[in-house]
Amino acid sequence: MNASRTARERVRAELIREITDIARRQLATEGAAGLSLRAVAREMGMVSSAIYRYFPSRDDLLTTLIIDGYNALGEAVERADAACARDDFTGRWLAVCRAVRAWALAHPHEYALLYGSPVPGYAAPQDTIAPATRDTAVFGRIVSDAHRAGRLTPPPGCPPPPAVLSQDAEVVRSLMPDVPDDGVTRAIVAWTGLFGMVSFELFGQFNNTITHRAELFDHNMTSLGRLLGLPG
Amino acid sequence: MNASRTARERVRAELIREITDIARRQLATEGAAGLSLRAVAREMGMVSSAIYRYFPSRDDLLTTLIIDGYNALGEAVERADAACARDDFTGRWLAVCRAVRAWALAHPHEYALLYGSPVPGYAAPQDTIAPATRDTAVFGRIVSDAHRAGRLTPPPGCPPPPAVLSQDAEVVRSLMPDVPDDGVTRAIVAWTGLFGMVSFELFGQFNNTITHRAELFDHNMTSLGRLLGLPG
DNA sequence: TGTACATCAGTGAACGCGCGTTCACTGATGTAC
DNA sequence: TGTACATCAGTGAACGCGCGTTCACTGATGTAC
Repeated sequence: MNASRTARERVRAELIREITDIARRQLATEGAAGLSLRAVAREMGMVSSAIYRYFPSRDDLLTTLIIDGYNALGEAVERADAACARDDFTGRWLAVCRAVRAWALAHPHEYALLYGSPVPGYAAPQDTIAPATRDTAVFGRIVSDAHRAGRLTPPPGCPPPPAVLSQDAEVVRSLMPDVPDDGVTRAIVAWTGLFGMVSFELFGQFNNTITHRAELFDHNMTSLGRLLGLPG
Repeated sequence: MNASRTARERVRAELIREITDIARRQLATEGAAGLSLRAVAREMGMVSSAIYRYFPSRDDLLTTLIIDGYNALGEAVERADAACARDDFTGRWLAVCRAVRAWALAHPHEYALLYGSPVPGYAAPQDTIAPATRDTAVFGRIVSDAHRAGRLTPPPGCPPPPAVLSQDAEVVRSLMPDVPDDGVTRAIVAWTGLFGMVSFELFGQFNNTITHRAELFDHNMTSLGRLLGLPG
């Protein structure tokens, strides 16, 4: 029967979800290196070998967590962007920045998994590439929209982009169609600047130093927005 | 006798150095989580418990590596800065950027230890704070020197710094005396932007995307230098 | 200068722990006639 | 509708591994008289 077949499949899907939820929670407390199939099984009330019915190996579980993480961050960024007026490019940029920071602060270990040091001995498979660009795609759309609306004006005195860039950065370029080379490079500055700031805050570089982090963050992102060429 | 006493001490110091060297090499291949006293002892040709004559615990060894790392990076940055004409502020900034990137590429795992995700279960003790600011101190001096020479001119349209900053960021501020608030915030943008760029490159965000990394890096650091207010 | 004693480096065995993964198995759930 | 068979989930034991840390010990190196 079809209904009962999906019944079994539904239980299976639910268990997979439960496993990843527990794994995510363990990630949050122990970090990626401390994620263990045995601990997950223990918390599930299962024997450790039972997990292998659902994930062929620890690395596969980790891959799932990474993909889920990219998607969660990407979705948060998409939502933040969608809540802004389409032609408020500066507002959209700031909203995206804040969404990244908020998500990172709420899920520090997941953020570390995506943007921190690589997990030793783990090589990310191809499946992670597409979700990894989900947040960047939103950013690229903002830049592209602003440029097409004629609102992306390079600040005076900007250095010309390196000549080699024209054959480089195809992925980035494809995310922001029509944007000229100098816009692409400034976008990369802004984007890496955003993550530099978030990583500094999350990884402890601001400890004992900066306390008004939200304010400084907003200010710095605004500065980067100006450098990018968005209207003040 | 005094000479023989120092003889024993000299052997001891040499062994400590040998242990940290091996540990550093293991860090380079396994990452921080994979650093193990037993493996170090094995490579030393010692029994594992013998290490405890030199380091009271694994965390202590890790702390030593972190401090050494900060000092090595700091020294590289100091050397790069010292090789420039004192009044070539833009050149000094770029030299510092390149030194950070070069050191990070040469010592990826050590860089990850300093600026990547925190090692789970490890809390950095007070001793790491001073060496951690060594590179930043060089940068602060450049900014301060440029400002005192009247060569730190904010680009037009820069947003005013948040009011709360005046009571914040004491450590950062103390590294760049006399620099006004808006200069301090722009310095933070530039500094976090530098590490954001290096981390993206090192942690794999540029994989399958950007190939001419040195060129793009130089360009982006130049842009950040302009944003900071350094002369073009 | 020689001897008794204290200090220190390194040994080897052990404790207790956790891990990923495999494998033969028991039962339950679904499928086909 | 009922029965024979196939699929699948979960069990329990085991393999082989590595880890940090402790502890009583042997010898060698230094120190004090």
